[in-house]
Amino acid sequence: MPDHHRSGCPINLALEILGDRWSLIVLRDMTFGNRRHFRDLLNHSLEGIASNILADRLKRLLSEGLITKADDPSHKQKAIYSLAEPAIQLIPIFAHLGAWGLRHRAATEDLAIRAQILQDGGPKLWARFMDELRHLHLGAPKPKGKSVLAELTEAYEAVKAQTAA
Amino acid sequence: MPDHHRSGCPINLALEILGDRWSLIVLRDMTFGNRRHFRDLLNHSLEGIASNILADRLKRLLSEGLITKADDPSHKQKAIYSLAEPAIQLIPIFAHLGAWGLRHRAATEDLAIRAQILQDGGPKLWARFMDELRHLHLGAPKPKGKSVLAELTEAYEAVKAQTAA
DNA sequence: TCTAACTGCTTGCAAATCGCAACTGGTTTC
DNA sequence: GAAACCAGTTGCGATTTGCAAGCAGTTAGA
Repeated sequence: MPDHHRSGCPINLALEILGDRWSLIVLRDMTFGNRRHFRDLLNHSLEGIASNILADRLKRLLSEGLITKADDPSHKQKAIYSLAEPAIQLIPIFAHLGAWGLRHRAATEDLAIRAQILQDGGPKLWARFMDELRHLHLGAPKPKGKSVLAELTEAYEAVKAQTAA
Repeated sequence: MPDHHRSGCPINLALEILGDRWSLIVLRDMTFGNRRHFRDLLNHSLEGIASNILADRLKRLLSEGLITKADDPSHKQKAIYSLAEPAIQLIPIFAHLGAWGLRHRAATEDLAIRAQILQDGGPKLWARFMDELRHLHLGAPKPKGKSVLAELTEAYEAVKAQTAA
């Protein structure tokens, strides 16, 4: 990551942080998979991220203020990674990116369901999800109503079980 | 670009095409700068793309079906690149990415105005813009009303002239 | 208490990609 | 006829990637 900017264009500035093959994947797993530990991100990575790449990306996202890192009180060696507000505000981008992938590439059925729900839910669902993430990652008060994350996860598990059968 | 997919996740599939430092920059210039020729993309590139990288990305976007290439009848050597429908459907992503960059990074004032207009206009403006792009790139009938591209370009030129003074 | 598994990384290395600069063969303009 | 312009290509050093192995310490179970 260069320390100077290629241009002051807002799209370029966003891409200078997010425009690579792994950064958004890591954030996706933290967001939708609620993975908060290094090993968790490493071992459950669908795309098989390498440990050195993961370490590098976490360091970068940390220094750019998209995530934060804290000690896990339950384990001396564990670190908890949390989404910061800028990362939470990527939800609409994830939703559109998922919808685009769904429409224009051949997604597998089980992995498609969450993108579908997110697309159907629209900005109102995204806002609810963002509030939930602020609770989970930033310590904001727990929002009322059914958990969006649980809804997404349950739908995914259901389709996975169904397609496996 | 690997010929196999890392996973069937729609977000990952989108990132396998768009997740690098240049692809979206090239598409942005074609979309918002209406640049359709190689030299045009090369010489007016704000970020200074290299010719070999540009050639590679155009080839890739072509093979992935995001853009098309045609001879320019006015000049034997000129090729006209056009956005295909999948690329036109990236408009909401550009809008959100710009809005995110605007909010979380330090964009320069002149380059910020288009992202601002796109954000304020919301999905209805995006849809109008997409219809306009279908006219400009796919030969669809010209939509009625004021051109969104002209609106964006004029606003940009105005702010640029103003900040230069 | 011993041991195996787990913790967040780091290191070494080969391969791929990037970025820069120069260059190519052809076309068009003046 | 010369200069500018056209879409790229080529060569090369520097950076980044991906893979495998390893590390110092911590924890859980027998």
